[in-house]
Amino acid sequence: MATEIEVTLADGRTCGVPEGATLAEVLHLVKPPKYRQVVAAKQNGKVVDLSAPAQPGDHVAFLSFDDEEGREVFRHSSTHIMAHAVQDLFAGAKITIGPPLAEGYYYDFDYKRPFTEADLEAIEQRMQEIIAADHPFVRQEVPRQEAIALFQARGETYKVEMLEQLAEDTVSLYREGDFVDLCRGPHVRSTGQIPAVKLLSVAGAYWRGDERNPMLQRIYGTSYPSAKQVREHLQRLEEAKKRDHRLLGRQLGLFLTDERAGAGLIYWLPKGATLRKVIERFWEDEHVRRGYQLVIIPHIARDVLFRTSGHYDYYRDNMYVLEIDSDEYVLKPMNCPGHILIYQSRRHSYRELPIKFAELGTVYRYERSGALHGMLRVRGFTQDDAHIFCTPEQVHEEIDKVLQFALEMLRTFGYENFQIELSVRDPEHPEKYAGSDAEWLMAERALGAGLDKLGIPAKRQEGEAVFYGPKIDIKMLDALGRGWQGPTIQFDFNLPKRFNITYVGSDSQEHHVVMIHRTTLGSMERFIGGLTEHYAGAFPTWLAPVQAKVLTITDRHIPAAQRVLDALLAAGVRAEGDFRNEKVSLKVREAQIEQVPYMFVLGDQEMAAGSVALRHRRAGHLGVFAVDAAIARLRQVIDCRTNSEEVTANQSDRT
RNA sequence: GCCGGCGUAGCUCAGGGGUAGAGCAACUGAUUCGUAAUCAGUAGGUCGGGGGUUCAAUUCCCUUCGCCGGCUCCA
Repeated sequence: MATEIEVTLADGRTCGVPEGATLAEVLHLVKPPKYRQVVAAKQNGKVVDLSAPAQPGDHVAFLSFDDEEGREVFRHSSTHIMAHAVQDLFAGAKITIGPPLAEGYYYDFDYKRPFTEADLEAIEQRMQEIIAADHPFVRQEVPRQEAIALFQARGETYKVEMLEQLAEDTVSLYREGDFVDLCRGPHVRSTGQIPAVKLLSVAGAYWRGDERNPMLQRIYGTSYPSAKQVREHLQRLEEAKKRDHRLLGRQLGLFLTDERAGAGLIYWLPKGATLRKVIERFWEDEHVRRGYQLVIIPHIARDVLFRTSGHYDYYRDNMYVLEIDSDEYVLKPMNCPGHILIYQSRRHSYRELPIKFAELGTVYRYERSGALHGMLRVRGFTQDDAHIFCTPEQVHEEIDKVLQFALEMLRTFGYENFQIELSVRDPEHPEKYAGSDAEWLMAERALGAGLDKLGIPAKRQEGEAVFYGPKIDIKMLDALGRGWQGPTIQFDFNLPKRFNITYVGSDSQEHHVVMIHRTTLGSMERFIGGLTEHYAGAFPTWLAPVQAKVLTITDRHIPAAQRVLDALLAAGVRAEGDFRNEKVSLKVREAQIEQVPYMFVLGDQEMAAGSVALRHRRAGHLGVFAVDAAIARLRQVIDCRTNSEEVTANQSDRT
């Protein structure tokens, strides 16, 4: 009998196993629930193969698809199976890299021709065969030189390139069947552990993401422990497609683009413009309330302005340059230089600071044609921009206010979950940055302290700051859990010096201001595009382009319905009448499809009683109300800017 | 910009070397109806633009514009 060693399991139990036993053997000894689905293990905090040997005193946790780390292993193994299938079917296809993603995986191949949809089906078929063969994944550690020789012999030039750049002397290979890949691992036990795979799309991708490198073929796929979960995944994709703002934008009449106008330029249709105006008015009111001053600047400026700012040198490729009277002008790609001119229209005392200029400022930036995407990535867009000019002493308070303001704005629009990133400078290379050590220290501290007060965890990203100052980016997570770039708060140590933006301090001396750029929504285009998807087109009542529709049962109800419509309009409700000679069911259906929150239905009974039958797009029939009561109820729902679909009349104002 | 796909009626889509079809929408008429589609009829397209091959191009080729999926980048 071999000596026993003891390992501790995730639930705190200890377990004696024979010396030299693998974690797979430990697993079989312990047989936790669903042990067949265990794909890997966490050994003293490190994710490893189940074939790894147990060591005395180990802390062992078993991982399955339900654990994030287990899922990564699962998807990573899936990508090997895909690469295996591709090489079986397409001789000469070279393997490169194939990582797991949040919802699936991809693998990049170099092949003489692009893969087609039909190829994907064949590859998927072949994957099923590899899965059915249930090849074990075998880890092998070899000297780097030996691995180079192996991949050279197989013609895998990308793998050789990767190996030549690795520092390690020993590297790990994973084999399953006759497929071998350079890989850190770990992997599932055998190909049979991945029962359900689905390939989704092919796309070009540069080797190492660099456009000077060869274009590879990237195949995207996903995989799950069951076919049912794959089906659900595909259903989620369908669901997301229905929410696509480009689709909803057309269906709901929000915006259009037209090739006669040019790519990436948004035309706001009446309904979209209404939605945008409601948001803009709210935005302006909230800014004025908080001491911002609204300003307006022209859309073009002489090149000098953008040469002074430095944009002309650093940002030239993204700027539209015009010639007017043999002078060069640029279409503004940023609002800041304009706001600086306004600040500099007179001298400012420290007593006046902070000065905060806000503007829904439209900017134009050249974006490569392939980057354009609906309203989310365009060439002309309106930033909800503001610039804060303040003293170093005021920085903390201003940052706190801005952060709080930004989150209040987002919560108003129904975003409750955020990812916050704090980008600070790379401490190794202080020379890359504008601004002094003291300035950076002050700014990074203010941003960090502001975040701490909010109690929302932020991801600190060393070296991710732009050269002119540290910043906070807030990503909001929508109803489907997708992230949208929202507010950004950026310090700028560059422009105050370039423009010599100063204030007169209590010492009568001129000092450079501290300048903070910030947006709360990002841009109107991107924000409303994202918002459309977030609400799936069913905007809350305060935002809905049409808040109520008055529906008649027959023509004889038109005069009464017209009076109700007039009353709604007089109460400031965005209402429309549908007095056509059609069945109510048709009118209801169309109003539902248009996502109109409230329907006021009038028939004989209502006409006689001076009432309306109230219907809500989700809650359905709400009952019969006196006209005034129904309007008052609607008014209250609008005024409280609620995100919930139907509220009781006494719900209090949340803002 | 690059790789791949796509562009046919307002929308969704079918078709295909011999100059085009469906559903919905629109329009006209009938119907006057109680909460997600009443019935019938009519009209609608230089098949994204330009060039080429061909007796003949919407179909094949080239080019250009736009859109989609990615790479890259960002509000």
